[in-house]
Amino acid sequence: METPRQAFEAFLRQKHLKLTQPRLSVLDTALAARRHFEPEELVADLRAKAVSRATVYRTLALLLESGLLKEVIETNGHRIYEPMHGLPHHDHLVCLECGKIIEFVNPRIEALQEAVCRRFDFRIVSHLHQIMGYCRKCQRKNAVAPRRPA
Amino acid sequence: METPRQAFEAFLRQKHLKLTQPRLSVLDTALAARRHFEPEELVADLRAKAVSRATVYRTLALLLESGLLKEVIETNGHRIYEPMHGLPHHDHLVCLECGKIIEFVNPRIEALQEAVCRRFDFRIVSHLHQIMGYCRKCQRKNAVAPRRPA
DNA sequence: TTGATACTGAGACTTAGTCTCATATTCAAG
DNA sequence: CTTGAATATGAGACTAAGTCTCAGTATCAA
Ligand SMILES: [Mn+2]
Ligand SMILES: [Mn+2]
Ligand SMILES: [Zn+2]
Ligand SMILES: [Zn+2]
Repeated sequence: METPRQAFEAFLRQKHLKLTQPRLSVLDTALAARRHFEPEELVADLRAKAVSRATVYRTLALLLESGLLKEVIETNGHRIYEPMHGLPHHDHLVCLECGKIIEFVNPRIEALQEAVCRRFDFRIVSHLHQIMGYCRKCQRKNAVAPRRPA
Repeated sequence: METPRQAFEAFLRQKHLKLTQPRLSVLDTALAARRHFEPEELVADLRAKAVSRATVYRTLALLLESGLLKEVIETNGHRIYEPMHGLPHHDHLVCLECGKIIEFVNPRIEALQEAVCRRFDFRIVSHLHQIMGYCRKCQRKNAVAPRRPA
């Protein structure tokens, strides 16, 4: 099976792009990153390796295009990405209090979604399905009923 | 039945906030706006009425909190809102070419979603379900098969 | 080895949104 | 009505995320 590195090399070659040291640093850091991350975290991590913000974003775009990375959540103007080491597609529950992200897979939802698109003659490319609310732990912490102003 | 204006007045009063002229302008413009709009469009429309950007955003927050408006889409760092004149909940198909937005209602998806949350003991507050792709018209225009680089 | 091509970092720029603060409005009490 | 405490306002400074430009640098196919 193809490693991410090999996949990236193939992608670059096929587009006549060059395999540079900064690009490799971005690849490594992005794949090593914790499962869900924001671009600016990458920028921060890569400053240590002297990779500029511009190059981080430029490479991020390539990693998206090549499918090695996916944009999976948008909250409050923040985009969150995750590596796609051949992971199966999934969607997300996002805790509004602690930011915890729970992944779920639901083929029946996916199927219904496709049916909707068929009905509208819409050619689906991707989707974003995120559910916002409170995780178990955060429900506990705020256990009292929703308070109203005094 | 309560008009949006009445609902807003009640909301403000109940929070000891004042019913000001700028706030009314924002309310009117937001509700008159075309169905899906971005905050900056509102800002532009309201400059004519001498309402400042700051006030537009501040009022937008109030309209969200009071439920008169809802944030319904996030694409590419742009937030899109729509008025909720007691409209039923729905989700969106977004055309990547022309920006067209198609609304759909699917109770079975909603039900499955709730089941997922129950399984994870997650208290759902809201969700974002948007499907990106190409609308019928835009599929026609680019009728040739997905091209690969020469 | 080499030169055309592509890539780089620095930092200027953009865009969306937030914040501060001195002044202006609102509205409940009198 | 008047009045003044509470709240709201606009101007414009500020921030954060991201994009763009450009002069110098690295890559790689020949
Ligand atoms: Mn995930
Ligand atoms: Mn809608
Ligand atoms: Zn939580
Ligand atoms: Zn379209």
